[in-house]
Amino acid sequence: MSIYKEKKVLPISSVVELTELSERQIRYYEERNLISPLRTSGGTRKYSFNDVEKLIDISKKIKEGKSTFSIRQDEKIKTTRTISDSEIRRQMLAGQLNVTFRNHMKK
Amino acid sequence: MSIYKEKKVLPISSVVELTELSERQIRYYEERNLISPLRTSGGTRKYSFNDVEKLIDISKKIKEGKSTFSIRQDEKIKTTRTISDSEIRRQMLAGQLNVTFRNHMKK
DNA sequence: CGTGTAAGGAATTCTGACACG
DNA sequence: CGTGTAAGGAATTCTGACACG
Repeated sequence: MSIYKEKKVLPISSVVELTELSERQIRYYEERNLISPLRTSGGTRKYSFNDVEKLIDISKKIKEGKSTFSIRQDEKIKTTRTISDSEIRRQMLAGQLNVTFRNHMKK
Repeated sequence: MSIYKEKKVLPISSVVELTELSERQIRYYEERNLISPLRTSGGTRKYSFNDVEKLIDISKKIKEGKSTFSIRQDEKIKTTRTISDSEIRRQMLAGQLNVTFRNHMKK
């Protein structure tokens, strides 16, 4: 069933049909790192149904006035939120949270 | 979920990848009425995941030595079997089973 | 920033035919 | 019958750019 959802097999024309977005919009959202279609050896893009769902979601947010940048940020937060406490500790030790901490300390 | 399975959105290249059949084979099975992809205004074929499953099934039967004709017949029987008694009665009244009956009567 | 469009080229797909068996 | 292949053309997709705002 959902083995299909992740398969990168749809040409951009089918995605246009399914999302009601233009090719330009679809390629632009990719440029802004909101989706990542697969490329064939010839350079043709192939999308998954999951990409289609993401695009429909992106489309709604854009209509609500959100920027592609903020949409991208929201994505990152969702991903970040799922990391465990131990992972957070590891990242702190790795110095990746230092900047944030320093800014907080500076009052 | 399974709304995707019926959507005719896959280009033949993706079907080749998913079924491991050649374009020639896929088009030939269509010629033998085993599958019916959709055609875009430009003439390009678009398949569904359901078509892909059918093709994998067809492929297995061919390997078992079955002919495209017999595979087509099996399909028809499956379809016929699912009609209800009332539908059979309706078809009899409509004269669609007359030929079959006449042949039986002729002993 | 987000999207439309014209431009030219490259990749993809299509059909009809010949071949083999 | 089922499948491979070379051939030529048509449809599809791609990139980079200019435009508007």
